[in-house]
Amino acid sequence: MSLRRIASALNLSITTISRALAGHSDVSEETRQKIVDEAKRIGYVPNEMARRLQNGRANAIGFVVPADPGADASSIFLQHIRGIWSRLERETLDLLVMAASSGCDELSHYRRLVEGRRVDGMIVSSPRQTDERIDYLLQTRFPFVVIGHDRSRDTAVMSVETDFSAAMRMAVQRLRDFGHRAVACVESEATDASDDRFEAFRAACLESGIQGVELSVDDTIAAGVATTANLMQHPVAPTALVCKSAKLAFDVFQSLQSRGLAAGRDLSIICLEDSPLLRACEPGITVVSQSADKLAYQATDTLLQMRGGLEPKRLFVQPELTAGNTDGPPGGISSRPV
Amino acid sequence: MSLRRIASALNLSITTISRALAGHSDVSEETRQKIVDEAKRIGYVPNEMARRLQNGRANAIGFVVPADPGADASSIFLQHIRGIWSRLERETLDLLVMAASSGCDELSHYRRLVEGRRVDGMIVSSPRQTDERIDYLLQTRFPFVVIGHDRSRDTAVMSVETDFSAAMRMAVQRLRDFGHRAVACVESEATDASDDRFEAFRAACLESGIQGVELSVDDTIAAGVATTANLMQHPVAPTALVCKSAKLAFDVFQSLQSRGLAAGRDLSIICLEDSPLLRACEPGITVVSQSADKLAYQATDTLLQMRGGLEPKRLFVQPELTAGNTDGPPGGISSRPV
DNA sequence: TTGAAAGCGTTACCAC
DNA sequence: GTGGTAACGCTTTCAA
Repeated sequence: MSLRRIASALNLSITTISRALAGHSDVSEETRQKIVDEAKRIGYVPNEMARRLQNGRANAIGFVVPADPGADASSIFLQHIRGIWSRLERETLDLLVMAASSGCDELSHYRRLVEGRRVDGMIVSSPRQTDERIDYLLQTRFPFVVIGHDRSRDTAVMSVETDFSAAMRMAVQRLRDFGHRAVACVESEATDASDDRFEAFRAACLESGIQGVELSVDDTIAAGVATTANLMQHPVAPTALVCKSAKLAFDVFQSLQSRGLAAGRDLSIICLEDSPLLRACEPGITVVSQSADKLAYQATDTLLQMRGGLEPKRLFVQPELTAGNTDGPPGGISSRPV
Repeated sequence: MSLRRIASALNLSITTISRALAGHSDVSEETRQKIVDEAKRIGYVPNEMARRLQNGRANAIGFVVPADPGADASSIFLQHIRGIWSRLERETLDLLVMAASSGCDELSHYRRLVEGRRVDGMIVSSPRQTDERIDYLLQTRFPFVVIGHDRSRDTAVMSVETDFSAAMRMAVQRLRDFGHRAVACVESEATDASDDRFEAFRAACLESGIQGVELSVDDTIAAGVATTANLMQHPVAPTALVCKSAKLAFDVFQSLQSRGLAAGRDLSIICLEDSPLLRACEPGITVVSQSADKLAYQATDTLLQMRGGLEPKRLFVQPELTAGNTDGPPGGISSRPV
């Protein structure tokens, strides 16, 4: 209804209007100008649906946020959305978002997007050990990029992830430079049951000449309290703590406060995962990580490049330091009264 | 390419296939069954773009999340997205999400969605006093629903909001029932510069026979510290605090902890805004509010009803109590050592 | 440099 | 009950 309108107003063919507006070279400068003017005058905006039907692309990519409530204290997915969008907006592509609980219906949501050709590609966040979503996408040969890493399929999937070993090295070195000699690293048992969970930590300690203490806590109950208690009675008496997850760092931070201890003074804390949760804290928690939105931006950029055929590979993004006030020269948590 | 495929496989017309699959009554049961079977066999999924072009609807609604970083410690927008989606999924409608900073380009993003007919309606969150987005949508007569309230246009826009007065009453009554006699209410100066900011609080206090203390703090600097200090030296010595925003409640909570005081024991805290931030706290903060996802669900439902022509009005949702551990019998913050 | 026509996959309006 | 035909608004191929 709209190209036609310009066409009849100017006594030109629809074809010419289309080509002029698309910037093709085979339109005389004079008519092109007339067309552009008229289009602007009537406020022409092309009908996306017609365009999409015609060239068989959805001009959109999909993103699924987990719907499990409570799982999002870190609100990392909102940052993902921002990151994806910031790459998408220059291309005039749309971002379709769905929410799905990891249960039964999640896969059917993926099918709907993929098979209904509603999106041209997908961004998948927080992969799980055995991930039916990824299996499905691989099997249908649909373009997608994973944010974060999926151990089980090293080569087959395209992924964008923070260089975790580098982050660990940066954190441990920073603590060493502050004067710490013994550093603990904590992670929740549930998150990641692999064998080499502390591998990067060990390597970093070795490199920095630091004595490393490995802690594993159950995520379901008060993880922060458990960690703090563990540290206070630990024979090695670590003066600093590296947390793998934001929630864990936050919990420990709170647990310290409720004991009248202060992060940064009594115990240095560095977190390897970014989250608005940590920035809301007072004092701010030191983070060594790549921000979630940059990661998502990178993933989206990679997805767009995949149109030109790109071999799947793991893409490592270097972490950055966001200095807070929770790390500094060693204090000593176990020397304090409880 | 696909209806056609079924048609030629069964030696029927495309029309019949379409009607059979759409569930029209004018297809014989026998052929309908054959068609459905064949469709299932080849895994037929209709092409959404063709469908949308045909019936002139986008089958999608739009939502814009603010891109201003840091503004989202509460991650309320993710909950909005979940709420919107939970209403949308049964209808097989899509959710388009954009991120925009409240600056220059925000409006152009709205234009793109509306004028490119990419969405049939919009959900607008956190309206501002003078909101060009709302002006634009009103002026183009585009269907939209606002989550939260916009004072300046009481009648013209459809909005879904928590019944704030009711929430305030619930909070104050609850504190009175715990035995509190003097309660403070705090809000940040920036959020809402209207005259009747404490109106609901005053009414609730009057109703419950409580002495009310009104506090206003500057949001830009350590609001929690300021609030706590203010309370400790206040002549009335309130034993409980009602916070209008989640960030404020969180800040006060932290400020108490860092002084060795405990929310719930030394000072009762009730927050009137829900947020994952509050649930991450240990102990959990008591909230009287409607959850963000329910509000968004309601807004979406209303938006869908607007297709049937619905007069714009303010829709009030009743708040619910999420009991935490930050409120109880009066303790007394000012009687404690600093 | 321009235009006519076909086609993208679907639905709706008729006629049979 | 069923099938042809047009239409949704655009892009592309091929002729002129």
